[in-house]
Amino acid sequence: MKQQRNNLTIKMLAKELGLSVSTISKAIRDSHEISNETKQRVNALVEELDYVPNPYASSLGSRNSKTIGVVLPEVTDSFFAQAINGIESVAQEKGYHVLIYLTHESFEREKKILKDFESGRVDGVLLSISKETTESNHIDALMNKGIPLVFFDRVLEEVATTKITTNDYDSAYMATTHLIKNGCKKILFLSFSDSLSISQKRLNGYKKALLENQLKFTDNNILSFNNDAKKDYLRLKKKLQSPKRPDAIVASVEKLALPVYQACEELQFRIPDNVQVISFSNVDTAAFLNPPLTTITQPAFEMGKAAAALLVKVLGRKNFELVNEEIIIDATLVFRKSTKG
Amino acid sequence: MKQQRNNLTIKMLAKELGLSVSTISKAIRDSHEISNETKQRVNALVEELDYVPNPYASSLGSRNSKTIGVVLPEVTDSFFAQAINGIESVAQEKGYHVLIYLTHESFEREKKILKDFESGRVDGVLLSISKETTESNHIDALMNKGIPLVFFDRVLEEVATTKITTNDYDSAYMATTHLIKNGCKKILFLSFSDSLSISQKRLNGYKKALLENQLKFTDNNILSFNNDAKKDYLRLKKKLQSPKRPDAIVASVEKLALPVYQACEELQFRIPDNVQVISFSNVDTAAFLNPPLTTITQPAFEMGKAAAALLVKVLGRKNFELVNEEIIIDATLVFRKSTKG
DNA sequence: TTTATTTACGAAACCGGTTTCGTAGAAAAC
DNA sequence: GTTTTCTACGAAACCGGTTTCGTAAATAAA
Repeated sequence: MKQQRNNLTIKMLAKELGLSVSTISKAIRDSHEISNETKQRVNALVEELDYVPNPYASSLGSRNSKTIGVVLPEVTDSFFAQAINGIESVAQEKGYHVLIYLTHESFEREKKILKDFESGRVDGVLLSISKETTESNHIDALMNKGIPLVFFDRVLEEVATTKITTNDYDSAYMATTHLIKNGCKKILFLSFSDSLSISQKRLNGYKKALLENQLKFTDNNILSFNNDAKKDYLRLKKKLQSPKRPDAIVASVEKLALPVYQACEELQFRIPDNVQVISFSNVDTAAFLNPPLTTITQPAFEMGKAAAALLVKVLGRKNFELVNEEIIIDATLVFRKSTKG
Repeated sequence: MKQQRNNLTIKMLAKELGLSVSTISKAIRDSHEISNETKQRVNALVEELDYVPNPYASSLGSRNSKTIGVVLPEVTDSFFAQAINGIESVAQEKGYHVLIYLTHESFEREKKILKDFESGRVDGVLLSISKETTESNHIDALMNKGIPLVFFDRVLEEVATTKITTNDYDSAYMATTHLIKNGCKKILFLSFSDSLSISQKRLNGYKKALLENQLKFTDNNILSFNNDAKKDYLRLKKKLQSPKRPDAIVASVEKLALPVYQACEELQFRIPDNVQVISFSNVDTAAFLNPPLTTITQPAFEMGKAAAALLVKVLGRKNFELVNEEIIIDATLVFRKSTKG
């Protein structure tokens, strides 16, 4: 049953109806050059024979694939999962197909994937860069081939294209301010990357809040989860046990909240009494954690949707260029029991 | 910069090297008909000119696309997200591309997607059916076109192909037995589908445990989350308030655990004192919920990986058929504080 | 030495559509 | 009534590879 040839082709339809191949092709795509009568005849046969055009032949001839490539660091993260959901919703609606690629935070993989895209496999791409990514040659090369690319969430600012982001700076600022108002003076910032703009912005928002409140910022205020997860965890634990231990923690990304809860449990620390905790997070269990986690929740679905909608729009128009701008969709700060107040 | 033509083609490489198009094509694919010397010359030029073959031309000519289609109900579910991860890991390793489609539990969408696959867009497919799916014509039609398909998790038993599943029956049985041993006598089963085999198996495992312990099963023991989420939630709440309210709950799918926690919170019920709770779930926050949730955790990554590996293997061999069998990878029962004992 | 293989490559058909261009006949404009 | 413009369609080139098949030269077998 495998490797069946003789699939129905446009040629066979043509013979069947006594029309030419080009007429069938145009009729199927509802070209204005074809009379309604003929279109109906063609469609009737298509329906009857259950004909599905070969997408690769179409793509080859028309030089577009109705496919978008989605490149992201990982998928087991609520933010990205929800973003995919948003992307898929517009893809499905607009008749696009979505190819998914995971970089697992590897710059090399990201390069390979984008390199492959230069082949014309996708009409456009949606990218959230890996945390190792600091330069844009691979992206520029792709865009120079005429393939539109829009960033979402994790962007590279120097690339001249549209970027869909959240108000990272402001939301981190607000979150930190909230902690300070709650009386916190030694707030630890958990970073997951030193280079990612998203990370820097969140850090800067955090710093601004400190500054505005006469709290000083030193290297001691920041803990980077860059390397081995276990080692990072131990460093966190040590930090929590040190004399100058923090009275609050801002986790700059979803996956850093869990180690905090874990460490507090092991150390018998109570949240929020001993440490208040706030995290960027899209997990839907946040409200039922022990204690419920105060989160900065990004509009993941909307961001994915916006990015995809924009890309599809560009792909639709003939000469519609992606402007170099940042579209910011605000995150929501949800106060729960892991912080006081 | 858009719509650039004049991409590097194999023809140009041929001219450059004074070789024929077919020689280049073969050299690139490392054909045995080409001498090492020539291969090196070709590869050198490919490298130098940064040539990437057009995948659609290749697919058209070779009738295979190195692409697998992954069809699943949703992505914002830890199980599916992890499964994608597993799938992607083998795809990346074996040089396959993965097209993702979400059915959102709609049979119609599932049919449309599989119908599209009949075009030859994908070499093979990985499917986890929607909860509305009860018949297999669309799947049979696809497989009759010679496109291999393997199920994972949510399968349709009557389709003769390989199915990767977990030990749904046994794990539900064990979980329920655990509750009974803890003294529970009125255990409520939260179902999310009446038709899905996965759901039925879990239900049957649950029933078996009841039977073995002289507990009777009536319609009252089961609550279906089939319709409107809010209405279902209210029914759950009502159930918890009724005179014969349950002393334990088995949630047959990840997303049903949250409503339970929510309801208990609103009703001021304490878990596990008033109700013990156990749920099929892959969420990584389970250990930090309030209280920590006892889970039946499926090997999602491994299942995705196994399904993809099998599919890719079939696609590699010339005449390797998918046998009609069920490959079961056991779930893990993780006891936490939401159940006693 | 002659014949049979093997090796390495090219020509051309092919994959299944799309696109360009040409044109007969009908309709519209002059 | 003649010229111009549409309308509706077909022929053929094309998209960029792959595959089949044929063959000259090199090598092995007889």
